[in-house]
Amino acid sequence: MTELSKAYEPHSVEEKWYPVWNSRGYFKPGGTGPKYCITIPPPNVTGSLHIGHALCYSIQDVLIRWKRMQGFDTLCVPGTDHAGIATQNVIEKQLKNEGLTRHDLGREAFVNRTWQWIHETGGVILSQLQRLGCSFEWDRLRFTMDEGYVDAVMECFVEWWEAGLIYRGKRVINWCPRCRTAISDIEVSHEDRPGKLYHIRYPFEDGSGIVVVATTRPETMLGDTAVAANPADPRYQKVFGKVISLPLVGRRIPLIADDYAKPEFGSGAVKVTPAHDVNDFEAGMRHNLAKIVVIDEGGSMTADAGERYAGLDRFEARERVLEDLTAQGLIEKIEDYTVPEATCDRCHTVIEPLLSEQWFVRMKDLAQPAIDVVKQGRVKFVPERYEKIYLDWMENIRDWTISRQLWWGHRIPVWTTEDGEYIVARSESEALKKAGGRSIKQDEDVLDTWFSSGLWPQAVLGWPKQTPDLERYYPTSVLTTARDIIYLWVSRMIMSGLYFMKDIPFDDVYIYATVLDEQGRRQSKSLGTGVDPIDVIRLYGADALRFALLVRAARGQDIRFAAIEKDRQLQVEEARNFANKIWNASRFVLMNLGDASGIESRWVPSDALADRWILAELNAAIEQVTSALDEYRLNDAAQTIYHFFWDSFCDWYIELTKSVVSSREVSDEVRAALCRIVYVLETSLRLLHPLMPYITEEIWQQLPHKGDSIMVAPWPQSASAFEDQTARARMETLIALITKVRNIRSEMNIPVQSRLKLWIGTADAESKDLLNESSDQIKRLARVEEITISDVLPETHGAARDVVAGMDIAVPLGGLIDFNKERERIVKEKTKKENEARSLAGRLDNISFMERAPREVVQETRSRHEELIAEIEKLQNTLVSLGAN
RNA sequence: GGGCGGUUAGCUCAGCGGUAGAGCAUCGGUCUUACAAACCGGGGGCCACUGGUUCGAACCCAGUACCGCCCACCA
Repeated sequence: MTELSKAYEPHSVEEKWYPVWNSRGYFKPGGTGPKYCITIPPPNVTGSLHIGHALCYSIQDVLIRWKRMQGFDTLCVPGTDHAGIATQNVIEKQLKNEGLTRHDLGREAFVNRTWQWIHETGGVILSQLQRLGCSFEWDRLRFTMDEGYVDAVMECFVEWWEAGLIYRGKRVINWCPRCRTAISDIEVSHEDRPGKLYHIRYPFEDGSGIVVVATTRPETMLGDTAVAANPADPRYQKVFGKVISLPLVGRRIPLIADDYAKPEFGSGAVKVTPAHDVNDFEAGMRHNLAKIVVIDEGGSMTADAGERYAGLDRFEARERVLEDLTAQGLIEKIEDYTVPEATCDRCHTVIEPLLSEQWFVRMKDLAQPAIDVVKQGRVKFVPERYEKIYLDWMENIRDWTISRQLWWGHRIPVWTTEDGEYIVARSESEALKKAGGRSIKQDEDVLDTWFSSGLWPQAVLGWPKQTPDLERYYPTSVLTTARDIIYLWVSRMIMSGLYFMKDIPFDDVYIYATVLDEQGRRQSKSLGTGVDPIDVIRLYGADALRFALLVRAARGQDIRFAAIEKDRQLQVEEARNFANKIWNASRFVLMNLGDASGIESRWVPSDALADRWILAELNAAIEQVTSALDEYRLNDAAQTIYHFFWDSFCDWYIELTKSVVSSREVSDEVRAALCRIVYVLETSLRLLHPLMPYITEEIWQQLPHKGDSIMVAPWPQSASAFEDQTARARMETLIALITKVRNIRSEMNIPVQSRLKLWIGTADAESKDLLNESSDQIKRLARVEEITISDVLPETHGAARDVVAGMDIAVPLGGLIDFNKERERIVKEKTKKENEARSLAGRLDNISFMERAPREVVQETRSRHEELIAEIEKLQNTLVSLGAN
């Protein structure tokens, strides 16, 4: 007798198996089949696992485990991202607590300290992934700033520079005054906030009148170098070219004509601040206007803003400007207005558009091939709708600001010579060589994090070196990622992959579900709405967490995963209960195996209905789970196996075979039954393993089988030979019959302990055959002591009667019968059938239906209707005889 | 301003042209020797709204409302 605890205890199991799997090298490539490779989206090295990660990496582990079992040569490369701004923020925060800034340390010490911190605590998220059960190849672990990765980044920069794809430019970019760095367009969030629209009077220098301009940002007027109106605007025809005296500043600025001013907005005149607005910058270029920077990199007013404002924070300056304008009577009016506001994705500080010199990547030529491969279907998005989102963005792509004014990251490999020439090189020594004796100085800035992560698939496989891994595993098979980084990351990998590898980086892009909180908002740590997956694992186990998430992971449909204690438990409890069910069903099988020899996991042929049926059900489950995984319908896979295991296997098959399987004496028949039940259980475990790796391994190890680990056991195969429509139909009848008897017992308040007699009337040979074959099972599952079968049900007195699957049934109750209750039950039953019959009759009376509906549908409707009519008649007769009593 | 999702039982969600489904919750009954984290049975839904297509619509089409995302330089 194998001793197993009554309930599944996940923790000891999880702790036991993960190290075993790892040390036996199961995570390494090795299958003899075709390759299947995933390079996981690298989480931030500073990060810890949140619920979205848990889903993302569970999905990838399911795929890799499944393909591994299918015999593919699988490789899943893990890694982390240096996450420039995020990591620098973490270290700066630490410094702040010590009363220091990074400038107190200096660049080198700051970078060293960051490295040290990463070495000490950077692996947190990796160990959390291991706890989740992820079967990743840890010996190939990569970091976006490790030695080889630096080579990849440098190679990319140099090659793109040499191809003319990288350039230096001065233009208005998005500047975050808190992070004190430039950021790219897609790192900016747009949000509409309630604000004001200020209408300001700008007087002409000659005193001949005023022009009213409207702005949401009055402080920028200090940097105005023109006012523009539409050339077609009749109101301004006579005043174009006149000079305005800029209030508060006194600068003489022209009134220019430019299409950019829309006549229908406000007065039709717009102030032009070329250094602090993208559109104004372009207008400034067209009209050759001065660009006066009045807000600095920290968000404070510069000296050029004038003595009265210099040094003020931009929002304080706004107040003072308004006060001063009001004092001078220059405010025409102030309206409530919805202001579109841009904020930094990282810290939510309001972005300052700022004239600044930065490095850019020219995107058009890189984008075209990346558009083509998606249009041609070589890279497929799942769900498909994301293809359009990707293409729309790619077709309107703008140049990419890649320089960041940070210290943590890949330093830009550009050196400037004393005479001002740019030298771009893969290393300092190469740069010195190229400089030919001139002194050189490296650019202070670092590259956007996404510049390096955009090289991920090829770089982790060894590029720029031509390694065997790169040769073997590029392109990878699938990228599983969140939809909010399609632009930031996915697009860049496709572009760089095509550029450097001349091939796509992955076949499929699976955009997985966003995990929302109970109010439908995205779960995020900063909002405090996150569920900590490690807490969930502690409470319920890794398998339960995985299953709870995966069973909800319809293709890209958002998942509402409540964060509040009570509801959260409900959602994971469902999965935990399932794990427990698996545990106990296995316990039942193992207890009955005992010491019996000659038992193996093997299908011993059998004619018995239950056996034929479960084999057919199992076969269907294999087919459905496999095709669901193939199409990234992980929820369908989870659901299918859940129902097969719980409903078909536990509730019916185990119950139907229990008497044989748990028989004391081990005959050949019992041995064969044990082999079959072990086979079904063991095959189910293999189907379940990718979803719930730990519990399936623990049980698998205790079953008779061949092999070392379920991880490397073969994936179950379906076979048409196991399909059995007859068995499925017969079983359906049997289930309906047993359920009906149980229903009568329950509705008539008959105690479970009391054994019933059951009379069945049917003239149908097929039904009789089924009843004879299954009588023992009916007796046990319906708790009946005696079954009497006849062609016609005799006149019964004091019996509960019903009809099911064409059979009349009666449960004699003797003096126990409550006639009112029985009448009630029959009427309820009859009404249900009458309603259905009425709707079918309506259809059959409809000439159009009869003429136009397909023949099979008409036939089906007719026979179902006839069946119902017969049943209703029988119920009616029962009622009449009841009435007589 | 464009675009994309969603709206089905109290809750979380499947179903996407031929009799409304699951899990949880709820109600009734069970400590029936694998499992009370379980077993057995029941109740509960004008499938957001309005039109249209169809013999037939939760499902297809058009529009409306609400919720949520994404994109966009209108001061």
